[in-house]
Amino acid sequence: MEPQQPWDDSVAFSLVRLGAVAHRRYAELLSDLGLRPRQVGVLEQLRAGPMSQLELATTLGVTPSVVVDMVDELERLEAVRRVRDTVDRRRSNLELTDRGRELGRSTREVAAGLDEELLAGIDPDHARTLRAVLRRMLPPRGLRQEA
Amino acid sequence: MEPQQPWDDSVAFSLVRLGAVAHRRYAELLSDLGLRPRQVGVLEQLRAGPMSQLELATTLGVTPSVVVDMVDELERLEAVRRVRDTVDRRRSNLELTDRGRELGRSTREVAAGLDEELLAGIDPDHARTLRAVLRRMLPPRGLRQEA
DNA sequence: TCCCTATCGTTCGGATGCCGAACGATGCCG
DNA sequence: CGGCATCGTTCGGCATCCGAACGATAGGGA
Repeated sequence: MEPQQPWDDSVAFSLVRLGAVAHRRYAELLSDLGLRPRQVGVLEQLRAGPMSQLELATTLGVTPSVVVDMVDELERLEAVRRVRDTVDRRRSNLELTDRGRELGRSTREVAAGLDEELLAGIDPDHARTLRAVLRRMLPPRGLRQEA
Repeated sequence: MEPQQPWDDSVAFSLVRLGAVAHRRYAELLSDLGLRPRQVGVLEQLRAGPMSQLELATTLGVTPSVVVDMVDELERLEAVRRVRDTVDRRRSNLELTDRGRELGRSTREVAAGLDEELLAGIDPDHARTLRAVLRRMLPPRGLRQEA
């Protein structure tokens, strides 16, 4: 029975704490653009092309009802458009507008700036390792295996 | 104008995402003990000795009303005791019970297990670097500078 | 001694973010 | 045509946090 490390020393703790810090800070920076963190996922996903709301929901790992709210706000900002699918009129294909693409660019600048904030005073070699390791630890996007 | 990295490639994104993942998983593991993640902070802080609820609030970075709920549940689990300060009867000094110390040990085991889960397949050298870098990035506990 | 004010814990209402059930509109297939 | 599935939407609920207000208690000055 070795001496136990306090919870503070666990990687899990650091991730939970830093995740919360990064989220709060990101939300703060995004508010200048009139965006919330969760909208960024929408803008990112739509870069590859139009997508139905249900596809978006599964990709982002949220329920369809959450997508409704996210898209409502983005439509109010004229960043995305809901376009009824002509062949299956139940589907709304979401399209990025020019404004949406511009907002997307801004969010990526914000993210880059936040990375600089977070990595200030971190050895560049370590920062590279960090980036790589975090990517490896991240479960593949959009796969929500429930119990 | 260099090509912008998508949000997915930012350290901030990885931290937010992994933080959420770790939090969910930690909550899941803790539920076997009848605990929530936020209670663990209380158990950890009280290891050093008794503490008033207000001290705990500032240390954990939450409002006093949140502490009330956290302590209510921990008292129901008989993990902590509220002891009226005899010299200043407004204060409740929170004390860890034996059951509380035992629960604390269990939570540290859970955290260690979660770390193993999260670091599975990660090079041990990289894992060490990760731990060190995350600790450095973490802002000092209990310092909530508001605007 | 007696107020006046500050502090501690508590209660309550509100904001936020997410889920799940139910429902209308629409599509599909026998 | 009729029954069933699917998409988007609405609604209520749950969890977590905050901030305002309040009672109990403390402390200092007239």
